[in-house]
Amino acid sequence: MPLIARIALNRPLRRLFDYIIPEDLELTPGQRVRIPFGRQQATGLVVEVGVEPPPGIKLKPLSSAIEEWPALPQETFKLLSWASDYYQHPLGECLFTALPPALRRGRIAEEKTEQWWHTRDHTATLPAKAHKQKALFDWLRQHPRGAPTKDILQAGFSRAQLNALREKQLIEPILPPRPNSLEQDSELDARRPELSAAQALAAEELAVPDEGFGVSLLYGITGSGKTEIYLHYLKEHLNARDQALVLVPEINLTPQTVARFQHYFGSRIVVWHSALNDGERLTTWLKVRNGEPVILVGTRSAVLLPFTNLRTIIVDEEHDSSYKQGEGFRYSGRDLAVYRAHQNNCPIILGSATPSLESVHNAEQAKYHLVRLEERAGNAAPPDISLLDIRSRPLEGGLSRPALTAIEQTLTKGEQALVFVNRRGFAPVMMCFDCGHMVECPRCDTRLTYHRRDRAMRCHHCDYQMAATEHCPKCHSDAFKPVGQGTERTEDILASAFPDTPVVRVDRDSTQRKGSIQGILKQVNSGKPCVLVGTQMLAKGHDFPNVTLVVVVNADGGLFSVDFRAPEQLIQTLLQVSGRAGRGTKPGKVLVQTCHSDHPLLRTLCEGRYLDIADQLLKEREEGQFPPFRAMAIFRAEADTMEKSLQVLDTIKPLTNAAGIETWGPLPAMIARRADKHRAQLVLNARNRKKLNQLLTGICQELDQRKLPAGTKWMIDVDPQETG
DNA sequence: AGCACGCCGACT
DNA sequence: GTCGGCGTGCTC
Repeated sequence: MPLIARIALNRPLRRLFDYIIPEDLELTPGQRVRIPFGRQQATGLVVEVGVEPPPGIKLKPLSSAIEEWPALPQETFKLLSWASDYYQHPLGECLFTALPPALRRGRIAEEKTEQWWHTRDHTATLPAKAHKQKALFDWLRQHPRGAPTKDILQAGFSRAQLNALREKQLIEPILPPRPNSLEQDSELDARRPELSAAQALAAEELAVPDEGFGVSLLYGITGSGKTEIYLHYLKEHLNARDQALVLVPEINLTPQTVARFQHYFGSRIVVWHSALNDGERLTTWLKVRNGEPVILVGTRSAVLLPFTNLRTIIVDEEHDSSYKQGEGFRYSGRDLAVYRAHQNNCPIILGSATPSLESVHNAEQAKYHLVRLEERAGNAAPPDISLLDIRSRPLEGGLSRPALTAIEQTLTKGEQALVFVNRRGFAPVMMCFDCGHMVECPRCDTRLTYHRRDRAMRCHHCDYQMAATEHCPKCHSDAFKPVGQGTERTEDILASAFPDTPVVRVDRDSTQRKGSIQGILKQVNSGKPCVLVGTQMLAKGHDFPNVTLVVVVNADGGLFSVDFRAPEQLIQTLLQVSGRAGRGTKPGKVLVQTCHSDHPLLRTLCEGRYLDIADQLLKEREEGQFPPFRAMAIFRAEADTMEKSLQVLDTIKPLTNAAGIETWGPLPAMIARRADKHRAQLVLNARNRKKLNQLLTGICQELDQRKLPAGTKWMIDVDPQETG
């Protein structure tokens, strides 16, 4: 009786495939194998060994094991299996997201070792006319441990010179020196961040590795110095052999952040983010898989890396919505991090100045240990926030007279101002004042944003763009004008209002060029008076010591949204952007322009502390029966017509009929058509998470068996971030 | 997801 | 008369 292996493939299939294991092979779960699949060869991952063969199917033997060891170690494998069930995403696709692209495609898990070179004969002399070769030879002589090709080329030498010296046997290729990871660098070891009394007190309260699993919610107001605490914590509690994971939002993973970690931990720091190429991904993945004692600083997907000796996890800005993947395998990096800490019986720190309501709730339920740090580092005072009612006030580029005056006063004092506009481009819409026509995207239910700099009108929801026109495309009137505020327009107004002061715009458009943000930060950090104009990008994590004024152009966007998370997100953004003011020795002031200065949410923003606001919002969530008091999942459908999308969800709806589960919809999505797909959704709201999960599993099974109309697609989003 | 099989329009 | 469009069905 041959042994059978159950194999997962990197395909959107909610099923596994069984294969006969050749006699001389021994397999364990998590191992990569090569299998015949249909009439192609595929890469698979072993899920189970020794299963009952399914009746009535002729099994094929699998071709080979790619490695003898499991690419996914047990713990990572279990994490992903759990996530596959929790998020209702096909196991194969979940497992494969934890492999670097090279290994997904079935390549051998070998690192291409770098070629190093060193001199053979130190005393050799070269012909006098071979200047360049002599220079390289001398250069290499100064590197007694040798140097990699990459560095040699970077130093300005050529491959030809390298080859010439090799021909003459003056230099030779060597293996790269093995980094001794346990090597103690006493200088590094002596570097410890200095903590203020308040920081030290907070640090003392954090759960430590010896106590096993424990979640600490580090509530540290903006500018309180949470990063110092992380660094201090790792210094104190991480042993030389341990691995640690530090999750950060993509936008916070700047060279400065990394340099800060490297200052204290040197080469133990490795990074993981979307800009890595396949080679870098493989190298880092292998380091982690080999159990090297790395401290990995990375974005969302870093939580899926194959750590074998993970002893500490930190999630910075844990409230950040970018921790939730918005498509495909829709996992939450933060939530998986908590699961992983539990699995590893190790501590996890969730840090934020504006923790998510979920985490605040967990702290109130005593599931998390709340650690407060309500004092800014240094002598900085918390910013003073006030509302500026702009009803019936004339605006210039969205800015009211008092706001402009405040900016002017700030600049005169030799300080910097930051203006927050939540939209890039010049204006969110172009409108004809004769016929009322507004330019829409032909593929989406959205308006085109006017980008004056590029003389273009663009859709921010698909890749559509067209040349900007001077006349209305419909009636050819020249009363065709931009309406509303974007960063470009505010930048222009500020530039003409303050002609002697640099105005710097920071948004996705102005920072596209690699490294351009570094230049901007350099200018700001010079401390000279300037005005920063920008989107969300400016709100996150930056430290601008000389910014003393923050102006929020319009806070009203999130006040009346249908999304139940909108109030939470509005408060978080406003507090985060406010936190950029007054981080140095001078106090900061925040002006929030609004047409609803009597709105209770905005009032509490000025008076209350975040935790009080969070409590208030949690009460509203409880009354409205929303998460975290309920478990939520959304079925999303898309098709070439809205009818089909709704029809798909209509067939699903009866299946959701169960005790303790409420269903809303199906309804068209907030942006009903996006890139020519018509989208609809069906919201499930459950008292009991486990019951919801079981119900979803059943529905998926049922749907896999049914034939759905052509051109339709459905998907599940568990713990959705966007309910629009 | 791939990839093949399968029935209807514009070409050597 | 063929090449090829993408509709639907299967992969242990």
